Amino acid sequence: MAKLGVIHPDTLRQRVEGALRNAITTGVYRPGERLVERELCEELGVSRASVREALRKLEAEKLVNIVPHRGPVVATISLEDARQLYELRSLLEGFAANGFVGRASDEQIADCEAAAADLRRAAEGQDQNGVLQAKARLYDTILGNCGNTHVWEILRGLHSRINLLRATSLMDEERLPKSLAEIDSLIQSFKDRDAKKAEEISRLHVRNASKVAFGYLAAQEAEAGAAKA
Amino acid sequence: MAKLGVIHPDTLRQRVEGALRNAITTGVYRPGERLVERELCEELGVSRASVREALRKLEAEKLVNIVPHRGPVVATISLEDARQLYELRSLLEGFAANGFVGRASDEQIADCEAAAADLRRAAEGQDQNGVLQAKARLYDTILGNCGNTHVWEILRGLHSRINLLRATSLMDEERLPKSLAEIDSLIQSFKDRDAKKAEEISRLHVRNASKVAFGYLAAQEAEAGAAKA
DNA sequence: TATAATCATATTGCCAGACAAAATTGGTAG
DNA sequence: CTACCAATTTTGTCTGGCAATATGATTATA
Repeated sequence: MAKLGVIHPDTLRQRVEGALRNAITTGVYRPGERLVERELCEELGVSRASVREALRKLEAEKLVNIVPHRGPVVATISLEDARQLYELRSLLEGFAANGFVGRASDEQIADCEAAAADLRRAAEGQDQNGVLQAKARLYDTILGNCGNTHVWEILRGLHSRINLLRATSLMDEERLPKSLAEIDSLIQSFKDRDAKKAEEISRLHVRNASKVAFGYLAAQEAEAGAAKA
Repeated sequence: MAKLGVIHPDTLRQRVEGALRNAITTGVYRPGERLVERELCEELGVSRASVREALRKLEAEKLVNIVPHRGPVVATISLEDARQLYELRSLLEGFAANGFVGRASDEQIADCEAAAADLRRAAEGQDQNGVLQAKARLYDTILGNCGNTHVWEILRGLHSRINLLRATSLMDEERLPKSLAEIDSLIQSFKDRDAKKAEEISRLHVRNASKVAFGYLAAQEAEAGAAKA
């Protein structure tokens, strides 16, 4: 099963799009920040046309808001938005897990188990990068075999928007032990071929993550409030 | 509750985007059809830049596929895609109905009831347009008050893609009686404040619609096969 | 002083035209 | 009928420009 991911985006606008998306999701451009077309052009060494086309894509993904005659701004996420996004994510990840259990091969489940093991190892070894990689592998395996391609794409969008909150990376570390336990029981439900349980655990997993995230967000806001006062 | 919908999209590209989206969803441009930039420019009387920006948006919505160096093509939907889209729609509409029951005011529920009554009246009077309008009102009321704005948007996208199948309009008429009954019981579940049941009915409703749609699609395909032979 | 009107500047929205690179088409030779 | 090649079409990208709008500063006014 050779999985050829996205190779070279061969058009310039695709690379621009990728560069901007990357800059936004990694926090180079911060939520609320204004993106001036000219500056982006210089920064990237491309024409306005290319930048503008790329921006339309990001607008559609809701990573940037474009107000007519005022230009693009990196999207901001309100607490209510965050709540809703996590809610949806929970629903869809549960759905995906359920679908996965219903049609995964034993090998695919073994794959998940291996990824989970890698994850634990990386976590114990403080290998931040390894953690991310293992997580991605697990995630890909589940979503790629849940029987519904479109869920994947929607979830990708949800993730990138949730990431705008920037509460997740900090969060991850603290939550890791609990997170690992949850993943173990998820894998167990896979092995038991218990779809309903897999769904439940997935949903719970997301909900727990969201709780921690909201904790950070609240703290963040309190801080901001204190700074102002 | 003044609901100011989208007024006049005040930028040209937004109007172009709307015009193209409209042309695609109403079947002026058919799935698989190639869209040549020049022709679109002439047709719409705008520059290539505007057309291209609009196309990026539609690409993101997956109403058109853009293959590098080959240009935009109206998206086609495979049977498998259709299955998955309906599956998702079922999940999300169920979720929305559940959310609605959980937080709707009595008035909003009464609104639904009124819309359903209008729907029945229009159906009995063969008022095709009235049917669509009442349906839209019902739909808007539920989704607009389900507690999750993002579901709305995702469903909008799913609908427009499913509409590419063009099996729905034909379908609607035949299925109307059954559909009406389903909607009645949905409303009843609202009045009973039975969220779980509302969710179930919604999901079932979509699943039933999908079955009929697939019937048409199969027939369509058989026809195409016969024509080829 | 606070507010309102006015003007200068920055930025977006949109266009025309141009050209290289890639794809499509049509024809020709094998 | 296939394979290759030339002619044409179409996309990808850039440059430069101009009008309309928003932003910010300045001045006038209450």
